[in-house]
Amino acid sequence: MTGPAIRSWQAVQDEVRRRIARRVWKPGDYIPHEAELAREFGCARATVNRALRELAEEGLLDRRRKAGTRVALNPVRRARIDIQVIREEIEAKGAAFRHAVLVRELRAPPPDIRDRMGTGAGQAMLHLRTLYTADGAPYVHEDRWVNPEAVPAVLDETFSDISPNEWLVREVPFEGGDFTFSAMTSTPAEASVLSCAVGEGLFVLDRTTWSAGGVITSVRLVFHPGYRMQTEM
Amino acid sequence: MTGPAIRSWQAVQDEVRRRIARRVWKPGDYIPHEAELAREFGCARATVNRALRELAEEGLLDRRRKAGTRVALNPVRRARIDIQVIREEIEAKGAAFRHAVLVRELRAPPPDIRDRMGTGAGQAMLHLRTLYTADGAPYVHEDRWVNPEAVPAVLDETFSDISPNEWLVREVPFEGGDFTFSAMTSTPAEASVLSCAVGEGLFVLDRTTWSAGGVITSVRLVFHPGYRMQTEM
DNA sequence: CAGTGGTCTAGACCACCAG
DNA sequence: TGGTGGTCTAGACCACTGT
Repeated sequence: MTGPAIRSWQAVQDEVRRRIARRVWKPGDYIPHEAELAREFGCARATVNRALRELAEEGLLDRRRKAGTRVALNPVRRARIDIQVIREEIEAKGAAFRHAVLVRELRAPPPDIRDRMGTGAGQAMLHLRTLYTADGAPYVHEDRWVNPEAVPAVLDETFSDISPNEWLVREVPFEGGDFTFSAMTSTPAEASVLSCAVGEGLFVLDRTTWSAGGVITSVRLVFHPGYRMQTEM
Repeated sequence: MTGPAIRSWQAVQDEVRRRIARRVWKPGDYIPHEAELAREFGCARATVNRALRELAEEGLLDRRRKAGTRVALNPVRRARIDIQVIREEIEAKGAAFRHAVLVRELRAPPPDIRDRMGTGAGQAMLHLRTLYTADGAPYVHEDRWVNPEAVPAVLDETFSDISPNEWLVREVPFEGGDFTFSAMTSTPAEASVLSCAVGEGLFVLDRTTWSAGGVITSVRLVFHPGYRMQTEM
């Protein structure tokens, strides 16, 4: 232990980050093993472990049993994106939230939706198209398919008071999902719903969620022009 | 302890997830405190703590000292996006990677870039425009500004053998950054570089990174039409 | 096989904050 | 001010994997 003790896991993490940033430990280098760092810092190995484990999860370190810990060569940076309920996202900007259900029908989905949900060909789903507005301006257009086998109660809901987005988050527990971010060129139909020009670039989020009971819902959100999704690291 | 012991933190986490999914614990409910869960599961409190801490980080639980732990009402879902070096992203798809530097000049950046980087008006930066291709097809167009004060070595690099993206990741340690995902409509200039039609929706990633030494670089990546960024939860 | 990280434990003290 | 989560410790055993 050369300097003052570094006893909290955050202090350890900061110190390790600093050494990597200052090239004391260079990309590809092995760093001392946990027990040795614990001795140097004057703390328990568990403390070092927690600090290093999180750095490994961030992609800054590569850790392998027996081999040891090394500074990652090409660090994979992990951006975390918080996806909250649309109403809260809009209200957080200080705007007035409203939603309007444009389409509500029970029918068999097109093939691409069947693919994504992994459901049978003839199976009917609840199809909902909803426009969410911020201070009256179109914010996002939601095109959603809900599996009534996984969520029978959805058939009794009119979604006049609560949006499909919020109702599902509140009422239906889900265990997993996948997200795809992309861009699309606005079609005349999208342009009309979002009150924008045809041929504008629009930000798109596709999401499919499931639980133990099977696939719950598959949804495409098409955002208004200029929408940005931000995150920090 | 009613059933068999649940001794690993993952088993504890799974069990808690199950109880939330099955509505044993409903949104808004307080769940038993750590010590009680440890007794029920037959494990140490630290084990329960690790399981619950991660669930709280995911946004599934709300934890506060003294108040206790409750199931989140409107869970904020966190999608994690891995941002790797472009070369690796392309080679992971089994395609051949190449890059070509289109522009390399030292000059003062436009106001919007100055804003993002928080640098002075007259300060010159290295401006680089680079096209990355996969099997010869345009993949992403990178428009980058590098701060030579933070990275003096950048002025000696021609980027013929290694791309600006990879060089910076390898050579320059950075401590933080922010990301913005959005969509744009392809201008004639972008369309020409990316070999796509004018007016197509394109996926855009803006990133600014810094370290203790100050702002390092600000970059805009404009991806080819049809690009998707995926993640799972 | 042996060295390293991964995890668990029992206990302790501290920090925060709702009542 | 007491109850709860947040953290640290010293030690132990296990799991994986390079050699």
